[in-house]
Amino acid sequence: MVNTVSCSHMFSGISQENYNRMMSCFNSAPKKYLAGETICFYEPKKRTVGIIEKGRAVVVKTFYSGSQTILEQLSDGSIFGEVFYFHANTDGISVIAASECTVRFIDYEHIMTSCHNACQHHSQLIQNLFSIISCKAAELSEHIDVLSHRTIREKLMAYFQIQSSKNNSTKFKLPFSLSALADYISVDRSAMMREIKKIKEEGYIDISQKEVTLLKEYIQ
Amino acid sequence: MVNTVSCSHMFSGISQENYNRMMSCFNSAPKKYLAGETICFYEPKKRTVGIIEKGRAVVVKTFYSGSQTILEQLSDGSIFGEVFYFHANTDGISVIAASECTVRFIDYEHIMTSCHNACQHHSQLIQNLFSIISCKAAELSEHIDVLSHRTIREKLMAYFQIQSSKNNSTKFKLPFSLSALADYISVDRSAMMREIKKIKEEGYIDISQKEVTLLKEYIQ
DNA sequence: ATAATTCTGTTGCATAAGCAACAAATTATA
DNA sequence: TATAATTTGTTGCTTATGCAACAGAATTAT
Repeated sequence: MVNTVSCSHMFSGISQENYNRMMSCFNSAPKKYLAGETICFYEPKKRTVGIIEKGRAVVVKTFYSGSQTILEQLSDGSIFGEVFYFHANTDGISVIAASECTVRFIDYEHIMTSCHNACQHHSQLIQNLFSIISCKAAELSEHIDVLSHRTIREKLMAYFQIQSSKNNSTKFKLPFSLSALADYISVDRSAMMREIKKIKEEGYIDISQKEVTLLKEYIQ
Repeated sequence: MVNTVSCSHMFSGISQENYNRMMSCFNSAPKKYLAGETICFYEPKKRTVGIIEKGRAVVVKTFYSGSQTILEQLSDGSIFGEVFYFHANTDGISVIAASECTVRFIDYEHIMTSCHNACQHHSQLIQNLFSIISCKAAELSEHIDVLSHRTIREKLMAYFQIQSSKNNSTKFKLPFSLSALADYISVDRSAMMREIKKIKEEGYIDISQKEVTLLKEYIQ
């Protein structure tokens, strides 16, 4: 399951000048990684916040079997770290560069504890962090809303309705493939396809490729 | 579904003396409510943090049909508010006193924006708030872990395993009724009962009333 | 351009799980 | 203590859904 984190930016409301000033205050130098390189492994008690200044990376879970799942996709301005991963178990979680990357690491405690050098925008940073975490929590909550429906049809319609209201339109584009959607709503893909076909035939939705249109009200 | 929030306390690490000082800084006077009284309604843009200083209360969702669900149970030291409820839709959400209650309200922005009166423990408060939100997010994440299994059996075993590891024991007590459990894992209660019976017969668990014991390893 | 991989669409089959309906046990309330 | 309300435990019936297995379309990699 891929979480596309659109949430607010860690440094929104903070100028480039102040950003640089903060980074020196946080004592954080940029590090470079080549595509494919491991940026870090998640560890139980570590509380380092990472920032992708430039490039793309992925947070992946590697299972004992060797198979991998992408937990999150990161790009310019994305943040990552144990603090944003709400599981006790960090086994097999790592961050891998998908392209050449410039990354900063900041000590979480340093962000939280108010700064002796009195960075003026510290409070702004904390507020941003808060809204990022709240946004992640909202995504989890949304996911639960979908998963807590009993049938495939109800899960699908719940998901579609959320997407629709997010786009302020009955027409929207799925943010990922149908296979990934089946994964997200935790059902068998073939069974989901069968159900989509039915919902389509019954005139509730129209769907071709990734373009979905809600046609009539669905009351669960 | 009831979320029992055990998370850390809003004012842990802050003395009674400093607590009082902060409250006067926050300009927050205690308010009293009788059992059954409505403490507040959740509103979309409101960002007020409530603290139950004494007593018990519940966060409830009232549906158009008139039926209600308890979203959260609050007791001494619990906090509540729109900030901790990660849905866009706040319709029909209210906080009701379950017993006589003393409640404080604090402006969220005042907590987040660093204090001009320079309360020394402001940073501690922010850290506590962070850990509360993270804890809530972890609970959501845990819920998803359970819900994303396909079968009732898998959901049950996932749930039991989480409880077991939380208690550091193969023996633990369910925090709510079996009906509520069916609700939590989002399956039909009778079907869940049938499955519990089977799992029991096959020797995976032992369960009587709310006491559960994991007997042998279950590999999904 | 070609090969390889992933995604989409479909079907038969077996069964897990939803629904309804009931009685007994337990817990809450008057 | 009596009564109400909720929870637990059970069953028959039906069907939705998981699983396996396949072929063609669409991407992505070489």
